Amino acid sequence: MLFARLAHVSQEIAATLARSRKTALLAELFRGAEPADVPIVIPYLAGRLPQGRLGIGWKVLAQQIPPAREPTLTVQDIDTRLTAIGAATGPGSQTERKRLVAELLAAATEDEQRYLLGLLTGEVRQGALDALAVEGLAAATGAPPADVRRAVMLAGSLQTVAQAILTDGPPALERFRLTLGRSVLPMLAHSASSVTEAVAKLGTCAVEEKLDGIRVQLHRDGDDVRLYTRTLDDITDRLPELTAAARELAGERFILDGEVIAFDEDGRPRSFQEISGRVGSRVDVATAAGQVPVSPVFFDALSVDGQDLLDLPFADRHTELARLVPEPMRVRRTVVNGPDDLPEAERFLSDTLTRGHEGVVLKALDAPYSAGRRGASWLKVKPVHTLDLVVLAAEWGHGRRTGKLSNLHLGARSADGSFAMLGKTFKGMTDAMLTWQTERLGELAVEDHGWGVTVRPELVVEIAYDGLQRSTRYAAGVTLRFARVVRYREDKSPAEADTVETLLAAHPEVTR
DNA sequence: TTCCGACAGTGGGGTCGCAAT
DNA sequence: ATTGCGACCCCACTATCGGAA
Repeated sequence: MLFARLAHVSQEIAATLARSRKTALLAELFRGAEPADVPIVIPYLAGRLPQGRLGIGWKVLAQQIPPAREPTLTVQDIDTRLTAIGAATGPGSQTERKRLVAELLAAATEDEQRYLLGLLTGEVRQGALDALAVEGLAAATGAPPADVRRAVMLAGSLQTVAQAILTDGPPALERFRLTLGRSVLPMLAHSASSVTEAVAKLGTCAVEEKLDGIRVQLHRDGDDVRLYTRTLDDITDRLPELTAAARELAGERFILDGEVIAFDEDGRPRSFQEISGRVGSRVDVATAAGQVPVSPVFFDALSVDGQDLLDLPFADRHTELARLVPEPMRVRRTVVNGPDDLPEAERFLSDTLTRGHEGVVLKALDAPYSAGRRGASWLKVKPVHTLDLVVLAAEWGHGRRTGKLSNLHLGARSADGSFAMLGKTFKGMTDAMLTWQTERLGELAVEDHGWGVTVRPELVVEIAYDGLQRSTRYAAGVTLRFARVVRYREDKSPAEADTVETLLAAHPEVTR
């Protein structure tokens, strides 16, 4: 198949609003794909590369290459070349990758170049990714979408399922079962603004600690232990403590879901930054493990002794978990019986925060494990802090925000009357706010930099954030975690904005 | 008819490892 | 030895479509 055909369909999908029509376009293409093209075409149309990331970013792609006149590249050509690019490592590899990318772009037409750049940066912006590719696959083969979706979650891979179903038809879906050693997409949680709101939605539910670490899925099959992250990267070798812990447990064959965290000498949980650094260390694991030993804390069991627990109610899965995993290695929890039990839920949240953790997750006791989905049956609640900060600059947006000032640079007052930048945010704005702030900041602009404008520090904005973290990027030495706009405060002057001093005082643990 | 679940898009900061300087 | 880039951790929020209620 010619790559140009994919580029064309992708453009058509991008130009279509109705999801049903996008699905139909995908299905039509899938039906016509040669078997050999399938493992390439499916990920491309889901906006990804079959090779995963190739070590190519904006820097390599910044080069302007004159496009080819006529489309000649097949999807196989593209795949072969990209594989070669990904294989380049060692000294000189960056130059080599850049050369190979230039060569590839030169062979592509303008439309093909645009699509290729989208694939390489992971920003195809066609309004259809994995979920619609699944719908399209179902439509192309006549299989029920829910069955295809489930197979993808269990396989942890869209193209594996696509290949099977396009070759052998819908019965092939039965081959995808929960298997020890094969990672499953983890279940995710929605946010709720309070414990009250969450309990009102869930009724009787478990309230569990939310730990600020790295999500892990642990598989043990006899002596073989495997460990996966949220995106199913295999990190077994980086955390030997987890393999040891898995072998201590009473069972031989199981899949557990949990979080990896670390504690300091006083038994307080270490910061996310420290845990992240530990889990990211893969060269000298022994030294890293000596400095920041980690502990697993499990909260769910997906499989025990060869029995698939995914469809069991959470209450039953937890019973299995408790049989297998001793209490210190399980997440702390309490169970509340609906709104009458709110005080217990609030007490548990308050206790959890006192012990230095992030918040709580409330889980419906009757819900199955919805692999890969952000189910409504898990609701996380974290305390939110707010500040009044001053806009120092704003960057031009991309995609649907093109032409709008989008990403705000945020400053707090310093003792000397100047403003110290604490970070940026593009979150929380409605379209109306984007329009308004583009105009207002335009009036306040003192200099246009191309990337955006710096402004007179006069506009006050209320910012919500989850906490402070250490920073080497910003002069104050700290930055806001997950900053987002709540509302503009035109009633406030910059002199009334919060100060760096009060901010640091509010989070003493960060600079201690 | 209205409501709400699921998706895609729009980017944030930190950390590590590696290649280039 | 230092710097810059890319991958991958953590993530919040809004707009939109289309099925559920």
